[in-house]
This record gives sequence, C-alpha cells and structure tokens, in this order.
Amino acid sequence: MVKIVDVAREAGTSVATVSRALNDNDRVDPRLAARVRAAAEKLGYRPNHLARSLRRQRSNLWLLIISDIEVAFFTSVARGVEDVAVANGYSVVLCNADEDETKESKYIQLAAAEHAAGVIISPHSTQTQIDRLAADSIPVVVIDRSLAAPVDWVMVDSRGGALAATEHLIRQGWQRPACVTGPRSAETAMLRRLGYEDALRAAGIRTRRVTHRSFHLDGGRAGAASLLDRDRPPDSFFVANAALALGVLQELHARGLRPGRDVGLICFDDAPWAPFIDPPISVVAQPAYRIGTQAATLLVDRIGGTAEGPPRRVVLGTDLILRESSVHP
Amino acid sequence: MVKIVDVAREAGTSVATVSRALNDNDRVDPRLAARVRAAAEKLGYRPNHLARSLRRQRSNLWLLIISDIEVAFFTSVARGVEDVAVANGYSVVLCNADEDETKESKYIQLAAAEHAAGVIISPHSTQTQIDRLAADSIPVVVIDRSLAAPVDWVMVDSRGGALAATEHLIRQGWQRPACVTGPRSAETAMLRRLGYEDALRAAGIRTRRVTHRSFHLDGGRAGAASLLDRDRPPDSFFVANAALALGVLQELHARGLRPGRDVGLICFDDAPWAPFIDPPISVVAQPAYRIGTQAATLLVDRIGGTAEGPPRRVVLGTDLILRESSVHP
DNA sequence: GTGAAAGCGCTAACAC
DNA sequence: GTGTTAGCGCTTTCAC
Repeated sequence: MVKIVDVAREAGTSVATVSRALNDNDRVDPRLAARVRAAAEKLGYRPNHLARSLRRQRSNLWLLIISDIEVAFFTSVARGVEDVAVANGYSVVLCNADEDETKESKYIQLAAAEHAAGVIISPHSTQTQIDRLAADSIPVVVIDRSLAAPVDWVMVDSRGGALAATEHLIRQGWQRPACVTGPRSAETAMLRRLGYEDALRAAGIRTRRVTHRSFHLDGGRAGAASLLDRDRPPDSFFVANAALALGVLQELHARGLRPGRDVGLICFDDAPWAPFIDPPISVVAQPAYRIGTQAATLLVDRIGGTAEGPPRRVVLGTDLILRESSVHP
Repeated sequence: MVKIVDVAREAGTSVATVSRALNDNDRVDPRLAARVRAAAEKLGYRPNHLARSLRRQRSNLWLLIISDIEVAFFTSVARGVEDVAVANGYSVVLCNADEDETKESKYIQLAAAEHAAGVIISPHSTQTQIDRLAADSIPVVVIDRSLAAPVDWVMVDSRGGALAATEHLIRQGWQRPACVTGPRSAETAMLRRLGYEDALRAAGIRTRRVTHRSFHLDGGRAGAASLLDRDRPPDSFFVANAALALGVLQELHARGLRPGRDVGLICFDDAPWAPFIDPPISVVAQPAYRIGTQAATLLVDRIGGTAEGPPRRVVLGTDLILRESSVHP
C-alpha cells in the first residue's frame, strides 16, 4: 500500500503539501502541485478514506433510509440519490427499514456511528426521532413523508394528485368512489385520503368509502373485499399505491368485476407494468427519480454549508396518466 | 463525544481492558467486564467505527455491486444480502453499476479505498477485473453470473430453467418457439439461450429463432419485432427476463397477437405483476431472496476465515409457474 | 507557499 | 488478566 509519505518522498516535498495539492487547496505552487500529482499517479497512490474520515471526523458516506426497498417508487428514488451522490464524491449506503421502527432507529444510530456525511430518510412516522443526528450535526433530508422536526424535505403533492384522480373518476360518471389507502401512521396515506375527500366534497358526494390497510398486496385485497361487502358497495376505486392496486385487482378479478367496465380504478404510483395489466391501469405518476436527485442536491448544499438557515421544502407535482381502468362505459 | 478513555476512567480500568471487554474478548475478568459494560452504558458510549476500521485496516462495510437496480430481481437479492449482513454486524453499500463497465470498475476501486470487509457483485461480464480486491485480500462473492477468476459464487440454474420453459412450450403444441434473450456479454443471456436450444434439439426442431438484445423493455420490443418480421415467424416466445417480456408483450399487442391464443409466451423471472397481465404470464421463477442470503452467508464465512480453500459454488434451482400466456388453444 | 508535528479514537503487541 | 504505548494514514494547525 502506497501512502502519502511515499508520494511526498517521490515528489521531494512534505506530506502536508501532498495533502494540500491533492485536495485542490490553492495555497500551493502550481508547479509543485503538478509534481505531486505526477508522483501520486506514478506510484498509483489511493487515498485511504478511513484515515481521512477519522481525521476529518466525517466520512463520505450517505445513509439512504427507505421504508420499503421492494416498492418500485423507492428504487427510482434511490437511483436519483445515488447518481447525484456519486457525482459529488459520496457513496450511498442503502438501508431498508421495512416499515419497522426498530430497524429504522438502528440505522439512525448507524449513521452516527459511521459519522455519515448526511442522511436521506423516508421516515416511518412523523414522530421518527432524528435527534441523534442533529446532536452530531449530520444533515438530514426527509423524503416522501414529512417530519415533526425542522428539516429539509422533498415531497410529492399527494393530496393534489389524489384530488385529481378522484375528480377524474367522478367526471367519468362513477357515482360511488372508494379509497383504499395505507396505514394511518403513513402521512402519504392520510394525504391521499384527504385529496379523495376533497374531490367528494366538491362533487357533493356525502358517503365516504375509505379503508386503511398496510401498503401491500394483501392489504389491497382485504381492503377491496371489505368495501365491496358493504351495503352500498363502491362502483370505483382510488388506490393509494401500486402494491395495494395489485391486491384490489386480485379481489376484483375474484369477483368477476372488470375495471373499465364494471368498476372504475385508478391508483397512485406509475409502474412499468401498469400499461400491460388487463385492462391498462390509469395512474397518478410521481417523479420518483427527481425526488431522489432533488433530495440529494439539498443534502449536498447542506453538507457544503452553502445552505444555512431555515428548512427548505420542495413539493413536486404529479401527472395524471389515463388508461382504460378508469373508463366509465 | 464520549470515547474509550472516558469509559476506562469511569470503570476504573485501562482502555485496553475496555476494548477487550466490549469486543467480547474472553481474557477479561467477568466482573470487570460487567463494570465496563455498565460504565459504557451509563455514559452512552458509542464506538467510533472510523477509528476502529482505520486501526483494523478493515471496515464493516460490504459493497453490493449490482448490474441494474431497477430490475426487481436484484432488489430481492439486495434484501436477502442486507438481512444477513445486518444480522452479522455489517452494513451494505448498494452500488448500481447500470450495466456500465466504467461505473462497475469505479465501484471496485471504491471497495478498495473504503477497505470494505467484502464485496458481492453481479459482474458486467466474465472478464470483469477484480484483481484490485484480491490484491487487498477483500473477499468477493459473485452472483447471477460467473467470472473468470476463482471466486465463490451463487447462481441459478439458468440453462435448466430455460430448458424446462421451452420444453413446456413445445409440449403445449407450439411448433416454432423463439428466444428473446439479453446481450451476448451477459452469461445468463447465453445460458438461457443454450437451455432453449437444448429443448429444440431434444424435440428435433431444427430452426433456431434467436435474438440478443439489451435487457430492457425496448430490447424486448425490437427483438420480438425482428423475429416476427422473418419469413417463417415464430409462434411462441421464451423470453430471458421480465423487462424484455414487457417489451415483447407490447409488440405482440401492437400486432394484435394475444398470448395464450395466437402465440405462446413464457419468461424468466417472476414478478409481482405477472399474474395480473392480460393474460397472466407463465414464468420461470428464481429464488432471488435466497440468492442474496446465500451469497451473504458465503461472504460471512470467508471474512471470518471459516472458509478457506477453493471457491465454493452454489447453484439454486428454478420453479416453473404456469399461467395462461403459454397455453396452446 | 511550505514543513514539522500533533492528534483523530481505536486495537493489539508487548510487558508485567 | 491487565496496563502501557505505538501507531493505523491522514488533515490541519502553527511556525517560518
């Protein structure tokens, strides 16, 4: 292993100068700097990140703590985060909290122990504790959901998207839209429900048909079943994410109900397979990749100290993509 | 920040003993150890991973370098890896090489620079260079594809799965099966093609209808188009992964060909949406999560030094899941 | 603009 | 079984 003293010897200078030259410190003679770079090149010098981080009391690692890695939305977010991180010389540790508070808090501890340069998190709940990070002055950017603490965040206009989707169902002619959404603890689940209710209110529909379930296929199936078993069952569904929608689809299929003919269906989250379902599914598309890049950019600014002061909040808009599942015959 | 000396003072002992007690070294008096742990607890001591790693010349980070994070298969693998890693006190840095050799080699460099404890990689090609890791004696486990170098690996029986899938098509009564597979540089693409050809040979079918494309939706679409434009077009398709299958589906749809009626279709990789496509897609399912846990287990053994000696190879079997797309009317 | 030297927090070799 | 201490490789004062 070739280290900084070896480069110094080769370049005929001191370790201090090598360090400065290689870290683009300007207080070094351009010609000497060139000699240093040549020496480093020649010897194949690779800085030891561990030593640097120990000295600086900060690593070049980000922790990206997401609530469910198997949700395609988060995968795209991760991509966006990673692209920006790598471009800025950081590496991303992807942590899957699995909607589990214990796991989540372990990862927050880990961020502190590893002296992470920053953290991007989609918190389990608005009560998620990030004091440990604040205490070590590790910058945090929150995505997808908000947080009680005063931090930067990037969200999608869930309520607006849900409103647009439900309005669309009503305008199509569906009379009794229902809402299958996520757990009450998830802010997005609540916001999407609220958007749904906004639309009903605007249309003068009194009956709210709502069910809260876990954000999974099984939840969707059970939710649809419970709704359909009611006295005056819904004739259409606004579903709060793609996994839930798969479950709703399954239940509809089991009952011989075809979307776009017998019932209306639209869901939050576009997915690569949505156009191929029978029938193709109408969706509210979220700019997942951009959420990732935006969050990462905010984090870079905070770490660099470019951004001081109060939290910044970014809200990205959604797109309504209409396919056949929401058509009223 | 409370450090090891603080704990030593509190417990009335030396830093060496604290280090030993906290790292479960047995050469320490149980009662003293208890006192140390109590002191650490009381002061809220958190070991500094950076310092530890610098001293040990090895961090507790794994790099998981996958070829495409948006492929659901790799997401499940990642989950498996992470679960085992965390259970063993490691953290996983997820790196998305994006089927790009340059990115891949940067991540391999990174593993060295960060003194990663180990690396799990789905290499871009069999020629991927991992010397840099061997040089730093960082253990490597290869997944999904093989590698020229002598390392541990975990794979799925691609050839066998492809054979079973194609045999199934033929047994259904399809006469002219085609194969839409990935790039020649991807070993899985080649193996799946070979399995397909094994089945044709066994059935006495002479004409091979094969196209190699990138493992993406667009590749599938273009591949299906080129095959269907031939003089004697295929009447059925064995497709080498789920993304490709979506593209094939798109092209079939555009031409008014319905799987399970006009053509036969089966693909590698199960996906949560496969049962909901019109018609539901028959697939060769891979045990993705288990591939992850297996690879991680091999890595843990290598790091711990439990496993010395020659490379170990794990080949996991596939499951044929039959739905409607492969039915011959 | 450059160099000498301290020290980040920890582990492990060595001495007892 | 326990303590003393060197040193992992780097950055960053401080002195010149």
